[in-house]
Amino acid sequence: MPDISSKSTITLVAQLNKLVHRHVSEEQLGLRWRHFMALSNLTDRSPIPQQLLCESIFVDPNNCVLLLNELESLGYVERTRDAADRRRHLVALTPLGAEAFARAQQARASVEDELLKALDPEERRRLHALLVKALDG
Amino acid sequence: MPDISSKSTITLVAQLNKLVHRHVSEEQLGLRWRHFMALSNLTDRSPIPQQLLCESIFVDPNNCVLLLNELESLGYVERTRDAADRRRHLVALTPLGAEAFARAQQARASVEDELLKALDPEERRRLHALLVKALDG
DNA sequence: CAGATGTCAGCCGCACTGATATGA
DNA sequence: CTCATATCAGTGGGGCTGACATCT
Repeated sequence: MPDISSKSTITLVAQLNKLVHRHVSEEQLGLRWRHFMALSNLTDRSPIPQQLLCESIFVDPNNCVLLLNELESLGYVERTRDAADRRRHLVALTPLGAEAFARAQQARASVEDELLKALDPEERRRLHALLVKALDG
Repeated sequence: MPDISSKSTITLVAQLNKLVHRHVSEEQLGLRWRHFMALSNLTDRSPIPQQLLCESIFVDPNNCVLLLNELESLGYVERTRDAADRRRHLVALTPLGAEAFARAQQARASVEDELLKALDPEERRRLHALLVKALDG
């Protein structure tokens, strides 16, 4: 097996992300991974302008429309016109969406525990902190 | 902006990976990101059984065939039958492939520096070490 | 024969570009 | 009229399943 430590950091991130996608099955989560990512952001802040939500989850605005169409048809979010600027849409998490997200969190924690099983709690905390700091920049 | 620190670690990994894909353009690298990933592994160990290479870069065997077709037509790798077991293929990095990878490393380093600009050298080293440890498990 | 490896065709989820409609 | 926002159609790369050929 090739020496993994010789790889660059962004290469390692890409590989770890592939493992995430392999392990996160829709049956376990109860919803798709992209939907989970969107609901995760809405849990922090709802309602939120549609454009801002797209930026938060790093989905381009065109694709974001389709994503929200899916979430809305599932009853997980609601889009309403912004009265102050009727071009804008406000996206709000519904109780049903909050429930779905809460249930999915269990599966998410399980997958995360499996993928990071080589790290002790302190190392996991540090990894999390470093990722947060990198993404804040 | 939603509080990023409330997100799970694998969510952060997925988001950082999206930024990687956005920043790593083919013009800068001189080759595609998937090709870069493959060459990265071949730099560590060449020649290598095709199946082992696929596992190393977390690409399923079917997709790996297409990837190697592309790399072979570019002249970056060579596939030869394994004399000991004629079902197997050995994949070897060519001098041309090594050159392309070396050139791409500059662009890769530039992108990595941009994405991790919020982290100091010591933090980057720790992030790298933690990712290595997680992926080894 | 069964089992392993590699190859290819096909489907599907996903990201982007371009064009259009509506409102500020 | 301009600019911004949202929407949708079309395109292309990427990941998977299934069928097939070759070899052990």
